[in-house]
Amino acid sequence: MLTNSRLAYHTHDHKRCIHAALQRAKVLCDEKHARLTPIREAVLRTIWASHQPLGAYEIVDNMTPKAQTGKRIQAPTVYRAIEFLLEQGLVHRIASLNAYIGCPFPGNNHNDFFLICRACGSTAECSNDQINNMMLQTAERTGFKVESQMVEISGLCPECQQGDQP
Amino acid sequence: MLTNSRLAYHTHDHKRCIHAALQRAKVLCDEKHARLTPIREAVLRTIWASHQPLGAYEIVDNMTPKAQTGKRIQAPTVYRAIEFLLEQGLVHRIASLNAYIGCPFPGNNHNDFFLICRACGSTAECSNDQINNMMLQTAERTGFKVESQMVEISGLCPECQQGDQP
DNA sequence: TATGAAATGTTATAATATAACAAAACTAAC
DNA sequence: GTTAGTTTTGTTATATTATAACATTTCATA
Repeated sequence: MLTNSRLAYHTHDHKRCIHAALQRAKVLCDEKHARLTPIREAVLRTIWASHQPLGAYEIVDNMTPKAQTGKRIQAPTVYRAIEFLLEQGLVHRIASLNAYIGCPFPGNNHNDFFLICRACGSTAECSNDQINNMMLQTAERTGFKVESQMVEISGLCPECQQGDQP
Repeated sequence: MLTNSRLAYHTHDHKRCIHAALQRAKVLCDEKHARLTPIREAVLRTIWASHQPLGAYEIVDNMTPKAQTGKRIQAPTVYRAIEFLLEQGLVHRIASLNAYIGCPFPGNNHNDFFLICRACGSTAECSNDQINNMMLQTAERTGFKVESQMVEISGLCPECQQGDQP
C-alpha cells in the first residue's frame, strides 16, 4: 500500500511538499513534451497550497493577479489549467466535493482511493492493488469491462478524532 | 455478492421493476414513519423510469405537471424530494455524473459500488462485503475512521461491449 | 521574421443546487 | 370539528460549478 496519509493528516514542512510537487510536475511534463506554462504552474501551486481539495472558484480567488496588468485570472483560464493538470495526472478531481487536489505520486498510473476528512477536509490518497484487483474481478463477474474507477471515502482523520466531532 | 446487473444491462419487463421499487418504498417509509407523499412518490417513479442515473433537471423535465393546476413541478420541489429519498436510502447520488438513481435493495444498509456504462449510461449496483472490509482495513491502517464511501466504476456494460465503442 | 498552432483573455451563458419566505396540507391535542 | 404547531410544497431569486464562443497573444519552428 502506498499513501501520503502521514503528510496529509499531520503538521509538517509544507513548503517542501509544494516544492517537491512542482519538481515532479516539471520532470513529468518535460518527459511528455507537455507545456507546464506559468499559469498552469501557478494553478498547481495554488492547489498544492493545502492538503484539502479546493473548488475551482476557490482556486480562482487564491490566484495572485497577473504581475503586469494586476488583473485577476478568470474562471475559464483556471478550468483550462485544471483540465491540463488532470490530463497529465498531476491533480485529481474529487467528485463528491466538486474540488481538486494535487496528486502526491503522479506517473504511477494508480487507481487510488481518497480518504477525505469531513471535519478538516484534509485528504489522503492510497493505492492498494489488492482492492483494485478485487473490484475488477467483481465487476467482470457481471460481464462489465472496467475502464476507470473512483473511490472516495469520507470520515475522520486521526487528528480530528481527538475532538471527536459528532 | 449482491447485484442488479442482470436487470440493469439486459432488456426486461421494466414495469415490474418500477412497481417493485414503489412497493418496497411504501413498506420502508411505513416502517420508519416517513411520509412518502404523492410528489416524493412521483419523483421516485420518474427516477425508476430507467436504469440510467437522471440529472435533477432531467427529473424536473420528465415529471408530469400537476393534475389540478397543470403547472410544472419546480426544481426546489424536486430537490427536496430527492433529499428525502436519499435520506431514506431509496435513491443514490452518482457524484461523477451529478445524477440520481433508484436503489434496488434499500434498507440493506450496504456500502455498494456502481458500475456505470459510459456508452448507454445503464448503471448497476453491487455490494461486496469483502471489498468493503478491505477498504475499511486499509483506511484504518492509516488511522482514518471511515464513515461512508463512494465507489463509482466507469466502463462498458455487457451489451455495449458488442459494438465495442472506442 | 513569418506562419500556424497552442495558450490565454474576455464576455456571456449553461447546468447544478440552494436560500428565503409565503401558502397549503397535515398531525395531534383539545 | 377546531385550532395550534409542524411539515410539506409553491414561488421567486440567486448561488455555485462549468463551459461556449470568439478575440488576442504567445510560442515553436521553419
